[in-house]
Amino acid sequence: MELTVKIFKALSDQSRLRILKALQSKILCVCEIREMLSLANSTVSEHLRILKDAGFIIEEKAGKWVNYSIHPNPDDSRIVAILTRLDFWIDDDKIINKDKKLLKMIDRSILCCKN
Amino acid sequence: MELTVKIFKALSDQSRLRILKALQSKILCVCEIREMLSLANSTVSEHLRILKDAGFIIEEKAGKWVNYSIHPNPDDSRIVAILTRLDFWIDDDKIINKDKKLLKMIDRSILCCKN
DNA sequence: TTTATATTTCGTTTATAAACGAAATATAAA
DNA sequence: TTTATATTTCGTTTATAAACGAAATATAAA
Repeated sequence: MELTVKIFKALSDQSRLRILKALQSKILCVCEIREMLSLANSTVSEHLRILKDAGFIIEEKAGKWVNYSIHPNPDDSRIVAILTRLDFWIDDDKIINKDKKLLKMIDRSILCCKN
Repeated sequence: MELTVKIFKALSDQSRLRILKALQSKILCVCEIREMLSLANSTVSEHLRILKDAGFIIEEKAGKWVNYSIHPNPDDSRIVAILTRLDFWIDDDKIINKDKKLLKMIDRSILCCKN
């Protein structure tokens, strides 16, 4: 029951739904997600932690970046059910479409890194 | 997107999940649900309002009682998906089983009404 | 019409979640 | 080893949700 509540709580925030939909298209680092959501870094980090703790996403260190992506093989069958039909559960509204356009434009190496 | 958040928010509280599971077995009035949850009447009323507003349940006046039940024909396909597979989405843990036992024992005409 | 009971609404308190900036941490590059 | 950048952690403030009791509302019974 606790896990069930945790799963639904993770989904009951607009920013976190936007993150899931964004990760559906591609792997993203924190600064790309921050750019998309226009939130403080620490807030984005917290949202990612909640999605990770619930079992929706995974993180991978990649140099000084941390890449986040949809969990390829979630433990919980309800999470599998949601992630495999993400377009059914979270529809593409104005905000989601705007996010998708933005993500196509931004370049991580320009946005985050000055090398 | 707002509706999506609303649907998941409705599901992200233990008391409300218990109500849904209880209504799966039978129609209940507010005082029966209050007895099950051991919460104040006004709190139960609020939980029921949230579930109703999201589209999960309906209410029907029946004399001085108000009967609540699972929505027989929900507008949103995601709510249909959850309600038709409620045992998949919300598993029967200790609390749920205890609720089920309690609900079999209590009698509305003794519990609520002194006629 | 009056009374009793079930429920909701309202105002308020308490608990939880979202958001932030500053400091800490980790890693790559210099 | 030092410096720069990306990210997380921590402490704190702000916003939202949960919970309550008292009062209001609705209906059946007297």
